[in-house]
Amino acid sequence: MGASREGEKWIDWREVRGFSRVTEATLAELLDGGQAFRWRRQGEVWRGVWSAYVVELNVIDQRLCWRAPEKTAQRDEPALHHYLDTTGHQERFVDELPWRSDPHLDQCLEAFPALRILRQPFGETLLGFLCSATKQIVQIKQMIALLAERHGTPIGAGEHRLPTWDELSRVSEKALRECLLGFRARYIHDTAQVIAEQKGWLEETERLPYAEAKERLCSLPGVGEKVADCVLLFGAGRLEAFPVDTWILKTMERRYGLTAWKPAQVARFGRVHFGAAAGLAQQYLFAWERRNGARMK
DNA sequence: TGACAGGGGGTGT
DNA sequence: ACACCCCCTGTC
Repeated sequence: MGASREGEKWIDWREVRGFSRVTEATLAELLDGGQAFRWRRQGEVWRGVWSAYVVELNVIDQRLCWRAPEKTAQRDEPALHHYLDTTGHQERFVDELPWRSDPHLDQCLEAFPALRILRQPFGETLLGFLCSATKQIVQIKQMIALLAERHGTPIGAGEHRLPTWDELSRVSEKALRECLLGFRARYIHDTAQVIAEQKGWLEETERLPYAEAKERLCSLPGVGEKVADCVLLFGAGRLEAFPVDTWILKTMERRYGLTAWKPAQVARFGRVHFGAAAGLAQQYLFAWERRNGARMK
């Protein structure tokens, strides 16, 4: 029986069903590859927080295993399966990707078996990607950690949940700035006012068809097309969303010869070439570049 | 070991 | 095209 640093009892490791062929490299990409910002390594083990859940993951004998505090484990298990989207439908989407005619995509799929898109809470995903402008993953994680510690409520195991948008609406822009947000503090502050003023805004937006949801997200201060697509992809399971940032521009130039294409053109290419799960394809492309691209210039 | 410059997964004007 | 902020990283 594992005891955490905080002295709480944790359950023994259990296998996560529906996640076969997981490697350490895939797990690192899944949890720390730019989808989520609240997973950190503690030795061999990954610890993550979303909503009020605290869970640890590890690859043991080539199987993905999880554990949680004894007190909450029963509640945490279905939440974890939802978060990891273990229903198997993403496997079918992967198979429908054009890997048969696209050798580069084929080698990406081979290199990171079982890489998937997470199903994160919508509001938390919005917060994460409002922090992401011109920031790299380590820095975003730092901002998010400070927001949680200073403005979120404790949830046990020494962790805090992220502040809700309602809670954020009552945090001053100055206090946000002190969480290393820089110019993003104003975006988050103003977005929080908009969301707090309109009850149910987030929930309704999440349920809308892709194009309408994206349009509504883009009406928020600090949210453009890229951030909106990230929120819909990583926070609402819209696998067709294809966020175009400087990395994907470089990748598409390097691997697909799209020299000097503009973001809107690359977005259209992505939708046409990769199809209904373009966002899933993109995650594989990124994983590949991180391992093999080093300096992409 | 410490200082310093350069640049960063975007948005709004 | 450029400002917005300021931390991280690499380098000397």
